Amino acid sequence: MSSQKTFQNYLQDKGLKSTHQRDDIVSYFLQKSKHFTAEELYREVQKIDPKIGYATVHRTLKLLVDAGLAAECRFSDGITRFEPLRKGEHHDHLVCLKCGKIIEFENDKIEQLQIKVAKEHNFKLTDHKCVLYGYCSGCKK
Amino acid sequence: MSSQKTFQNYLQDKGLKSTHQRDDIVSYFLQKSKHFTAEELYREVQKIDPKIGYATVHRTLKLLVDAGLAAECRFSDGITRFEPLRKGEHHDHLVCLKCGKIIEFENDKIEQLQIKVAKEHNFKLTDHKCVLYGYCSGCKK
DNA sequence: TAAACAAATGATAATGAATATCAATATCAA
DNA sequence: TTGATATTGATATTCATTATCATTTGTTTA
Repeated sequence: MSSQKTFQNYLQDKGLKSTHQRDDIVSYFLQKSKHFTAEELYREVQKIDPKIGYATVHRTLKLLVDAGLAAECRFSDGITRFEPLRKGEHHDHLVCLKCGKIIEFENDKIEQLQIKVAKEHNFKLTDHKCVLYGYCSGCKK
Repeated sequence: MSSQKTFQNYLQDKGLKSTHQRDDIVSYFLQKSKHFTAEELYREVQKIDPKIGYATVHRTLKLLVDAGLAAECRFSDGITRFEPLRKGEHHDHLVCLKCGKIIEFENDKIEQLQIKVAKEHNFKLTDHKCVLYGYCSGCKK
């Protein structure tokens, strides 16, 4: 099932309505490959629909998170970023403290150990985040 | 070396001054065993020194982080929390999405894998955070 | 199809944590 | 003790996010 369809189903399940604003925001959102702020997405969506409001972008991003299609990331600069969450995919982040570069990585062993830890503490795991901070190859000198 | 002493050395190295406000805040800070917000620490310190300002608590917490004595944690509620960082100790967190309970855990294997990942990406690692979200034993029913 | 109801929108106000400002005060080396 | 400079506390400011609300829009039902 496409992500568009997943979102439509989500709206219907919740008794929410389908609007062209939401469609526009979601379609821009799904094209994204990197992290972005609500502000950035707002500016992009504005290009094709200048009447769209900032609050609507925020609201729609919350819906996407709730629908399981977006992930919210907070690194140490205090700004919330979003990214599309593709099915079965999970990655974590390396963040450069100097230039702010964000690199994604996947590591199954870490994931499995996390599941094990959750079990040991009798937790039902729903999500996890792993962020490594440091200096990238260009900045570490 | 005691943490108090470490902080004094840090101040001296940076050409900063030792004040009774900083001493009070640091001594309360060091007694803490759990996570706390700047606001919480402010209220506690107020009890023994009602003239102490909110900004000073914030400023001192930043110094403690910079001195390597405190860690800043941001979970998904958007509020910054702090915790004392004892030498050689590192732990990560399990956060209950329902009751907000925060459980600490340590896992050397995860730590080692993180170091390996950083190396693979040619990063000089300075810090890392791993947060698992889910429902605790009491809330998962 | 039209009316009726509920949800969504956009503009803007409000919120709240974190930071900046600044005059007054405290620290500390000489 | 003094002079240079950092610090303080009160408060203003910032900025992302959220709430408010009158109006518009989507959906359901008759």
